Amino acid sequence: MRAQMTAQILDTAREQLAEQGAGGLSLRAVAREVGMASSAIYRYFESRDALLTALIIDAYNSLGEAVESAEAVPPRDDLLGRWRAVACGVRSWALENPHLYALVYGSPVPGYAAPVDTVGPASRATAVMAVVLRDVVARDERPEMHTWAGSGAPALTPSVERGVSGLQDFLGEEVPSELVVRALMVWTGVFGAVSFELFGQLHGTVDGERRGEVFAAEVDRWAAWLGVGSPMKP
Amino acid sequence: MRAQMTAQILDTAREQLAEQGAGGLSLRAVAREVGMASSAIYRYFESRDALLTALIIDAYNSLGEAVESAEAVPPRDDLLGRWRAVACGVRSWALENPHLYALVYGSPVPGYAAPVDTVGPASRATAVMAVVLRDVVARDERPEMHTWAGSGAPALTPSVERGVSGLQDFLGEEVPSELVVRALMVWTGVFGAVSFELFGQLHGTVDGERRGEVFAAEVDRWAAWLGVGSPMKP
DNA sequence: TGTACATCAGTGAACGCGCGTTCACTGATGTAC
DNA sequence: TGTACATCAGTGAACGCGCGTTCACTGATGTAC
Repeated sequence: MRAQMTAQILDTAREQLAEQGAGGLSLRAVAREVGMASSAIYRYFESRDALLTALIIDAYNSLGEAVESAEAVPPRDDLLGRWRAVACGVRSWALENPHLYALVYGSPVPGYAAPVDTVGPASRATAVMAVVLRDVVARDERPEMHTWAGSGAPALTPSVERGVSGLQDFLGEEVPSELVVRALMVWTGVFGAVSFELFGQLHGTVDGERRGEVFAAEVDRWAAWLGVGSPMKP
Repeated sequence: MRAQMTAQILDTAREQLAEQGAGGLSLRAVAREVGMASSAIYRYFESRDALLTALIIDAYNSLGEAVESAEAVPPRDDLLGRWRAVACGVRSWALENPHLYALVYGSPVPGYAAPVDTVGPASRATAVMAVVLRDVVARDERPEMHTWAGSGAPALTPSVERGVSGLQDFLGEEVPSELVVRALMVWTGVFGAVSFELFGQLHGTVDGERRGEVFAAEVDRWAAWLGVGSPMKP
């Protein structure tokens, strides 16, 4: 079966990735591991870059799936629970698949430009976050409490609002722009925290044994700041 | 002069890095560019890894210097200005030196373990942030307003407090632990935002032309959340 | 049922390439007497 | 002032290696008649 062979090649390539990083991914090594001639790989993938693209799409889908299924567990009206599931889902997946995480969220592979096929899968995890956020806005019983203007920071200028219009469209127009910016900050914060942990930047700063707990405390603070589970503090 | 030759090798290696990424850094290519035999590099660096280490230390120092001098510009009592200088200093340096940024904050180079010499320079930028934060705490005229307990999130458990004790020591014991955690979140948030921008994760989300403004809006929100420039909102 | 042909997964040799590192060496410079 | 020697930056050939990709090929399988 053709699909099965393709899957085996991808699996082997993933193992390779774990050992060598994205730059060190080698068709010949994969072929060796699979037990074929190196030229046979070309029956399944047009080139090394095509294999890399398949791995990237795979990684995004794997993360997306993990986050989707984690978010599906808590009851629909437990918004805080759902948010925690999303954020911790990202981190757990990253810890389980550090090489895949590095592949898609680490430094870009030099000389490789991601083709268009990757953008769909790339936004899968973000889409889950978006759904939770829309529910936060929709189920907010006291919207009059939320002017979303008083962050203690100057209000957003029209230019900044236009700057995040891509994300605004993605989240839905019912989400106030102040919340759009906060969502952006929180989302980049989650990945920043995971990257720091995975890429060794927390050494000497956060105890290795307690990183899960510290991350959970961060997640709760992001939640409060977004008004997830309780009205947002202006 | 020996030092001058060493500097020229490092400069060339930096250019190489920009074109090929950390994995593609090649002693032979550097030697070719410098106009020497490849073996001559070994008069200056013990091995490829030693050259990489020198580049990493260099990168950290360059970032540290940039942030230090940016932070030195505003008057000492303009805490908001100083914080903005720090955060925007990180971003500006990263945009000017994307390859160096990727080298130190991107995916770890496979098979390379950073030696101890890198940890000092690595914390230079963080130290500037720490000084600003200490001043925020020290110059707070109404400390009674800041219980730092009410984040809208559950209070920190002793275990989490112990988890961040490394950072607590770095910041100073006068900084309340709630603020320590927030500082961690903001600091990882800054690097998360810069990484997303530099590594192409903002595509379709934040308009390329307005990323500076959007980042500045984020910086002001982090400031408010840390209580920089105005008392923290509980 | 049997024959002719097309398909296509997989082979293995070859191409031309670049890599890190070692080693015996050259030749200029500076120092000691 | 002149000679002998040590130092050391830099050379160039060589080692053994792995890489992506191409190409003519083999041989099994399935299909058409």
